[in-house]
Amino acid sequence: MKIVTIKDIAREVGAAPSTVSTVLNGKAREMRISVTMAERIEKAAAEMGYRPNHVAVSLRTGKSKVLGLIVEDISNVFFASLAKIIEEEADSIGYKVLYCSTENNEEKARDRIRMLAHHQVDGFLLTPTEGMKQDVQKIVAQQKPLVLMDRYYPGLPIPYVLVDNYRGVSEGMEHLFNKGYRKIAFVTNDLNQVQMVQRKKAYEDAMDSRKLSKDGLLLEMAFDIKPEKAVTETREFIGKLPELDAVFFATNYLGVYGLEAIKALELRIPADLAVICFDDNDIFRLYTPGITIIKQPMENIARTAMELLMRQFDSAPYAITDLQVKLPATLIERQST
Amino acid sequence: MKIVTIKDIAREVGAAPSTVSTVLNGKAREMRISVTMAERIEKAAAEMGYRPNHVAVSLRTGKSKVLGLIVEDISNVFFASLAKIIEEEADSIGYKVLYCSTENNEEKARDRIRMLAHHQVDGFLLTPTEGMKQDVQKIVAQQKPLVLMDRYYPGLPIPYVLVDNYRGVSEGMEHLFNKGYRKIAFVTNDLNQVQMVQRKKAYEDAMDSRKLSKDGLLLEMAFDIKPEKAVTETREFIGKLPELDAVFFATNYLGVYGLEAIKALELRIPADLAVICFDDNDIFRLYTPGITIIKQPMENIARTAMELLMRQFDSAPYAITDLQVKLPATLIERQST
DNA sequence: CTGAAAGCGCTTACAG
DNA sequence: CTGAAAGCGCTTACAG
Repeated sequence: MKIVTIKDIAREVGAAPSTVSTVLNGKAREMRISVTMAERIEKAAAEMGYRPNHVAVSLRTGKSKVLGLIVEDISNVFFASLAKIIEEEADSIGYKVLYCSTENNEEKARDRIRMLAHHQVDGFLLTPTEGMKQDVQKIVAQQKPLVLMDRYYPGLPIPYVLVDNYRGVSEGMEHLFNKGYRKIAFVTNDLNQVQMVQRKKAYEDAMDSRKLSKDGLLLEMAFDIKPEKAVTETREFIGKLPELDAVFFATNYLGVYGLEAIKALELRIPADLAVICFDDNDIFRLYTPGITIIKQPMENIARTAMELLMRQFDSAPYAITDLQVKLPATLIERQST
Repeated sequence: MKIVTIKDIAREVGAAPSTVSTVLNGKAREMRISVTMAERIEKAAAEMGYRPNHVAVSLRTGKSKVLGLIVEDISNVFFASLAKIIEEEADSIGYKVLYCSTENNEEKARDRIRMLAHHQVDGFLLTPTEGMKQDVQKIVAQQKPLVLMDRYYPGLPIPYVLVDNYRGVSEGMEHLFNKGYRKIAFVTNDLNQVQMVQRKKAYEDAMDSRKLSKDGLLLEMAFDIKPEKAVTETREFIGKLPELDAVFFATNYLGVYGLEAIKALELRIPADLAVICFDDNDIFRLYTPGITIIKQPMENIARTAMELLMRQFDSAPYAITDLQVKLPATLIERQST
């Protein structure tokens, strides 16, 4: 099975490689190649099983038609569903995507971003970490298209798309207040990521604005806590707060573990205890009908990210602020089945 | 920010591009380049911020150092965790990976496999569908390294790694028998994939060997069933079987939905009802202590797949049967906390 | 010990 | 309307 090249076809039909290239790129009309020649070339290419070597095209044109995706952990549903939609969108415009996970490991993150650059990706989609900041800025300075997702560097002129975390939590708190809840606990992790900081701030501001005490209502767990440990900690935490009206979980993950803890305390906790998580998934749907969810619009994030990337591919000028998007979260109140 | 090439470095230090290449590839000793020259080159490369253009290397060497990963749906935890480990393993030997989802869509699958070929991937890792068979065979015929995961084409000389589904279910059934259960139901989907067929066969053989009736004990649901519908169907199914001892779910997904149905029927069903799923995850851990799980060793599958791929990269000869691996599943009996 | 040359497969001005 | 030539950035025999 010899690999067929453009030269082979040229030899076969008695034309120059350049003519073959022109025809195979659909520029026959444009370049006014004779219809007979064009047809002979098309036919030969099909018969000989010609497959373009994309690497050669990349080297010559400087466009690899490959995007680089860097997330914290591709096996996490949040990022996996991002990856899914990004691949679909990329595919629809002829791009493929290389992915990497960083595990929140700064060194790894820097290495990955560089490897992707070596592979000449045409654009970057990433959930940044603090340690990537330098490299990200360098990429932007080089005019390489790039979009941050889920997180961002406040103040820097870098394109991003994320959910409006502050507003999402604010609306969630308002929702709980409207249901008459006042003693509301907040469970978060100890990661200092912007989005986590903003969620916490929104909770604090909401409580403050109603002049409600937050004393002892905040639980911060290690970001890499084991499920069993998370359940125990949450259980102890809730157990100490007998008058609790609601618990607001700042992440989906904590919510899942938190629910188990709440279940374990079922007898002690008022039936109208409410839980809000910053995500949605089958677990909530199936095991906690009635729960209130602040949902990140994943599809929307992914599609918007691709859109912002494409915008940078265009030569049309744009204002950086047009490339910084905060999407609203969706508040869903699940009904019991 | 001009892109620095090997030529620029050569000009800078007054050497030939070939010398620079040799040094930067760590072959200075081998080619007996003078230490002074080597050092000057290394220094200049670092100072000028030289980054190898991988596309050029690929074209020249014929090795892209990129693998192609095709799964049914990257957003599914099963495949996402495969993807995670594969990326880690690939990274450790200097490879990147391009991924695609097929959605079980044959046309899409064929398109993806071809696109990856155009991108000159050095090897393929994929969860095959029936419609990819032709393309897969062509790739193997071209001596391109390839490994099938999770599924395979029985009888064809193609490398694969998957869990021994028949044996896994057999052991699970044996486990249930040992607990004294006799009336055991089996819930599966209507997809005709090899692995599903084998799981069902193992269930049937187990029941037959004990001369137990399977009448009305088999539930086959549409593979793309909506969660709500799955719960309803499972509930009705179990509701009609009052003497039931256990339910064996053939997939993790069905298990999750099935558990909800079982919960809804809790009062009617004997306390020692057992459930076996062909997977493990946090949901089970948290919501169904005591459940018995037949776990697919994901890590092992992914690592083995990479190993089999590497084996093909080597020039050492191998027997095709060495590249066809069935891994044992792990039987886990979860304890209540 | 080091450099000049060819070539990977393609595309794109350029010349006729 | 079509072909010859240059070149993308690199590596690898080959020659000295």
